[in-house]
Amino acid sequence: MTTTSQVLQGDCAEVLQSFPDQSVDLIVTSPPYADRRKNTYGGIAPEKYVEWFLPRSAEFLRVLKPSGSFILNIKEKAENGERHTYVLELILALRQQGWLWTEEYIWHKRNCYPGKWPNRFRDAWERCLHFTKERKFTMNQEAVMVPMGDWAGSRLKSLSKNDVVRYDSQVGSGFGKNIANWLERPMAYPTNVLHLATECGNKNHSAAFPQNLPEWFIKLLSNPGDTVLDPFVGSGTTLKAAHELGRNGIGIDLSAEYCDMAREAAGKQLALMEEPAIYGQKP
Amino acid sequence: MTTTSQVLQGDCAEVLQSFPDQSVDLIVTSPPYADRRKNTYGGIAPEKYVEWFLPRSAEFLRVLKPSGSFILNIKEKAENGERHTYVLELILALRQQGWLWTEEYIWHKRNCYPGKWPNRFRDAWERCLHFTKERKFTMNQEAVMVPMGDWAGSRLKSLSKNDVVRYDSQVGSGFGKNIANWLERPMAYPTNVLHLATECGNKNHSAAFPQNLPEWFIKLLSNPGDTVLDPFVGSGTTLKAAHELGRNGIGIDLSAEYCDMAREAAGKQLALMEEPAIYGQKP
DNA sequence: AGCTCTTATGAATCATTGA
DNA sequence: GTCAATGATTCATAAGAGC
Repeated sequence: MTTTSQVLQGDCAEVLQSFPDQSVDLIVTSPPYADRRKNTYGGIAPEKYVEWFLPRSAEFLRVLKPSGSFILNIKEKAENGERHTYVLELILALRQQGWLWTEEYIWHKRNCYPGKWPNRFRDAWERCLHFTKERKFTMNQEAVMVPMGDWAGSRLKSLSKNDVVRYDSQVGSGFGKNIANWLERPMAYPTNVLHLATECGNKNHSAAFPQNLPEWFIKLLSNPGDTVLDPFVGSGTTLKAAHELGRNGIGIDLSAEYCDMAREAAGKQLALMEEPAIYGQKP
Repeated sequence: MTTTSQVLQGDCAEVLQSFPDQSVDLIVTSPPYADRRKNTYGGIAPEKYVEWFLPRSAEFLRVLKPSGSFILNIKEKAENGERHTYVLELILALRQQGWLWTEEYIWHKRNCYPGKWPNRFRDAWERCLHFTKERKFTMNQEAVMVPMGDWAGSRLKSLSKNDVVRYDSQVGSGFGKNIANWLERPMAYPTNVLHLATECGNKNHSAAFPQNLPEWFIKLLSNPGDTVLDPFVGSGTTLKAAHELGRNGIGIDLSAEYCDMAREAAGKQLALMEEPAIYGQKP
């Protein structure tokens, strides 16, 4: 099976208008978060975030197939000592728009950004909001079952400090046999809490969820050969994940720089397909 | 220092009216969750949940000291394939009422209830919403620093299967030294994600967050000798935690049975103090 | 004692059945 | 139809039995 990846430059509110209805199987994106300071695409004021988002999500709703899903990775900022409410308001507004708020997954960031404040601890989680058009939708639960390594890891986690010390002194005394037993247990279904480390490589961009995150949702909520859209593609993590999993990818970004990075991330074959080949130009 | 615990039977909306303003340092509670079916106290319809809650939280706001905090443990249900929005609406309504939505902590339930459905994984987290009256409030971050044993455990959890296998084969090759290094690291501040197992003992009640949960917030958000209120005290976990940490406890519950359980949980001295001693009766 | 295995069960959710 | 009750699903713990 051959798959394609495309990166289109522009505002997704406009670019998507050239897409036919029900042409995308899955949308996974991490939109620019609200920010009071900047006046650019990535700096929408919190009070205007819902208003800014809705015309775009209307296009998402139109181009998504009935069996499709929309995964929105987002987290409200704290400002002036308080959490903003624009994400809550966005969820309510999206339901008004016709989306079903199917689930809220928690991405637990194991190695979150360090910091210390008098009234707040480090923020170690983000929302992954799952919206659908219908109550029945594509979901391949077996594709994301937790492999045995993770399970053994969680068993190791439950060891007390004494166990660790004993392990250290009585090397190979039979403890290893136990581990072997654990490794033979069957796979288990995950929960709605995802434990993923943030990427710590020397990337050029600041945002960027770890590739594990879009991978997990792509495996779960689409089939090989399907089309995955990221309307705020940024550095292209979603496209890279889609490509590696045998899905067609479409990325959109306002920034030409990000579009270049996304093309790079998704593979060299993109150089030949910068213009929309499947969906045609705007009329 | 001597501390007292009281359990008062009745609806907290009425019972709290006899409390003076600004007489409580911390409120930690897990209210009855919305339920469409039952018509009892524990079965408020989701559509009426906010309306039901607001008069009660108005009393919470009145009796709480300016430096105090209100911790609300809650999670919306899924019904008909979709998450309810009443918790989101409640957050917005509480802000309208004058509360500051300071933070949202995630309680990650490591051993959540089993189950399998075509469109949903097991629900492994609940919200712990943190509301305050002022931007500056009592917060003892040092009181909840993560001890070394836990930290080492979480490092072990991150080991990959290969690491375990390597450990198993190359016994004592230097891997143990790494563990020793981990064990000598200083204490670390936690994040806003709490990893606690649900209690699994043979308890008589269904509700009940684990005692670790109120303990953590009581240590963080109050001082010894302070007064902690749980207006939906249930089986008394909050009172037990408060008592063991040297805080005065006040519990309220509509159910006489739960009041008895709460008195039992907080200690035998309660038998002498079932009636309000400090705050007096309603006029 | 200590390790291993078994068993019970917990703020769940959905589809189906029946009133 | 609408609403209430029941069965099926299935994992992390603790408690207890057995060796």
